[in-house]
Amino acid sequence: MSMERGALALSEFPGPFDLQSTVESGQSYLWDRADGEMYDESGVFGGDHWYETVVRVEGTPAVVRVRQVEDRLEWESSVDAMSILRERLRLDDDLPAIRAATPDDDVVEAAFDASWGMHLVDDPAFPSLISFICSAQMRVGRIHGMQQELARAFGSTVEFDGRTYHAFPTPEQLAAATEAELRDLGLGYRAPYVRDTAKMVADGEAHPDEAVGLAYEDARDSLTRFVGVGDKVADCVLLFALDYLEAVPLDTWIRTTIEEYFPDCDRGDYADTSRAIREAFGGEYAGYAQTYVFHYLR
DNA sequence: TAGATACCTTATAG
DNA sequence: ACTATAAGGTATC
Repeated sequence: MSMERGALALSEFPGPFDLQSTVESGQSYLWDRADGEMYDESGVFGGDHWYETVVRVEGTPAVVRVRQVEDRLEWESSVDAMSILRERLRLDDDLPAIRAATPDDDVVEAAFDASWGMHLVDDPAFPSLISFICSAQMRVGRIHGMQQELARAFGSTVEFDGRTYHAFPTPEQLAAATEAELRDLGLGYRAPYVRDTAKMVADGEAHPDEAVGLAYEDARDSLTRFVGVGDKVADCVLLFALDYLEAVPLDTWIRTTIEEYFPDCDRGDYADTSRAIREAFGGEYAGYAQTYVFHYLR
C-alpha cells in the first residue's frame, strides 16, 4: 500500500493546538502512541510523539499517523489525511474565543492554563459509544487498553508501512463476540453491555447517529436507549463524537468540583445539576470547560 | 420516584 | 505479603 505524506500549518487555524493533550486526555481511546505507553503520568505535554489510528474511508480501513513538531502537524497515511485530521482533531475550533465565552472562574482558568491548546476530539460515534460503555469505573489507561484489545481480537486488519494494524470492530463484528470472549479481554460486567449495544446497532434497532439533530436533552435520551449507557456516558458520546459542545458529562471528578466550587449547582439529580453546571460553564461551549477541568484534576 | 446495592477486574495505597 | 479501596457508572430492586 502506498504512503502519502503531508504537513498542516497550524498557523492557518485559529488559536493554539496541542496534539498530545488532545489525544491523551481521556476523550478518545482510538489513538495509540507509536513510541510507547500513553498516559505515562509524566504530566509533560507538547511532546512530539507519533500517534496512530485506523480510520474508515467509505468503509475501508486506513491508517493515519500524525505528530506535532512545533506549529506543524506532520502526517503519513495510505490516504489523504488532511481533512480527516482537521475534522477529528477539531482544528477549526477557536480556543481563545471559546475561553472568552466561558465565565471567569479560578478553577476553570487554572484548568485552561494547565493544558492550553488541548482541543476536543470528534470521534466516530460507534467506537466512542463502546469506549465510554467500557469506561464505567475504569481508569483511562485501562479503558484505552480495552479498546486496543477489542480491535486486536475482533477488528479488521490493514497493512501499512510493513506492519499489521487493527481497525476498531464494526457493530457486526462486536455483535458476533460472545460475552465470555469479551470477559476474557477483561471487560468484566461491561461485557454484556458492549455485546448487547453492538447487537442493537448491527440489527438496525438503533444507531448513535440518530441523536444528531435532536435538541440536546432529547439527544441524550436517544443514546440512553443503549445497554450500559446512562446519562454520563451519553454526554461523553454527545461531546466527543456528536458535536454537542454544550454537553457536560457529570463524572466523579466534575461532581467533586461542583461540591467544592459550585455548590449551588448541585441539584440532586443528574438532569437538573447538568443544566445548572452547563449554565455556569457558559452554555454553548460548556463541554470545553468540563474537559479542561477533568484533565486538570485527574 | 428517590435511594440502596450488586457488579468484573485491576492497580495502588496502607 | 496481604487486604482494602477506588476507578470518567449503570441496571435493578
